[in-house]
Amino acid sequence: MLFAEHGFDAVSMRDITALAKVNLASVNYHFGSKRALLAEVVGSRAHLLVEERLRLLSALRRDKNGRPKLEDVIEAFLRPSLEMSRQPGGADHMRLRARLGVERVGESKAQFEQIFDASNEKIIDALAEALPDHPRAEIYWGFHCLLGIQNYTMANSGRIQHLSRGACDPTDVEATLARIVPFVANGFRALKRKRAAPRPRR
Amino acid sequence: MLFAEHGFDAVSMRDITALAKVNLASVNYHFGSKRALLAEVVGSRAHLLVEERLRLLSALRRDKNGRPKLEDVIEAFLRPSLEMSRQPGGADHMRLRARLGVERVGESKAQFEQIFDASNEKIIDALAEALPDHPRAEIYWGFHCLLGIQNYTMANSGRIQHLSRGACDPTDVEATLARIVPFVANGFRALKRKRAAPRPRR
DNA sequence: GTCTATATAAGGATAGAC
DNA sequence: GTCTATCCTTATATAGAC
Repeated sequence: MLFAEHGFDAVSMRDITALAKVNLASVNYHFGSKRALLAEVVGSRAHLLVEERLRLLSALRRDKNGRPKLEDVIEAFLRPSLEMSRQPGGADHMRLRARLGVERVGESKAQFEQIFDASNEKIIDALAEALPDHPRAEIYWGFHCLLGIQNYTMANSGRIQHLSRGACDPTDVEATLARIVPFVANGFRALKRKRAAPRPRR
Repeated sequence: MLFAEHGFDAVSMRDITALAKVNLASVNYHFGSKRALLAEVVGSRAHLLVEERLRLLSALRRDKNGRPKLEDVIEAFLRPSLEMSRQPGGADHMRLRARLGVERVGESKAQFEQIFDASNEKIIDALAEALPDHPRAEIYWGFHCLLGIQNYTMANSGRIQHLSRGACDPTDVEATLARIVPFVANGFRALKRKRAAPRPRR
């Protein structure tokens, strides 16, 4: 479909169809409802993303112990997300996904779980391989941080461009990877052993 | 106001007023519009958050060179956010803010800039003090990552609870700080010098 | 299959009684 | 100041002609 270019939620079907120059009724004819359209357009792209991640994962270089390099695993996770934002319509798709990822309502949640769970578990396994001395729980904590950074970057709120007066631009894929990958890798390494909880301050 | 307990956007004023047991018309009488209500309820709490951050910032311990410890700065930024989620209605407020932070529309953006810009710049200055050898731009990149982790934690998407089968719970404030603070601190330390951009893979 | 016209519902805001 | 009743707009979805 031509108008699969779009990815909006807070936007009406009238906006979508006007921009895509298709008739309002044809959407319901083909998809049945707005939510179904959303699921279709989000899902189709998300599947491509997952495939690319799995491809990069399976191509990971291994050291003599058969372990992947931590940085490579993180890049395999992040690069497909960030590169998708460069494709036509991709930036909107990413922003939409970042927003839907926050929703508590189960509608798109179930869809995301179905699409992403399997590959996310593979990523987590690869992270655990790269960090053989880390407790599994700490891998999850690190992955939580990685998800947060990924989502915020995809959302492109413009906040850091504003604060840095343009010195820092998260829409530049290579510049972003060059910072986030080492940041996250080093962050993971800090989780090797549980730290004592910081003392509450009064 | 009693119904300042809530923090919703995708929710109607009828829902809000029904839950708060106040009359629908009284909201417009007191606030003028739904957006004004949103701005008021979000803003009042956000100001408290900023005040608490500034309080912690000004109380930072300093080493003999007058530099704060990196971990302390990060905690001064994060702790007020996370602790607010334990107050009544605070979790909803946090989730709402996480959502609004993603919106591109300038309406709440301008408000957030007005509320948060000054204290964020102070945090960034403190980070730069704690990391005297880092280029300023790299401090911004690290702050971007910190913002992302904070937002995602506040949003409480439930994703990591699901993936970890409950082993990891970001609503536990102390457990979360015990992971995020060292993760972010070590992440910042990885940004000391610019890395070469990772080679694109095909 | 694609269009116009419309049914139906929901939400924000307000008028006006009390 | 607070309530009820209502206006007006907008949105999804569909019926039915072509």
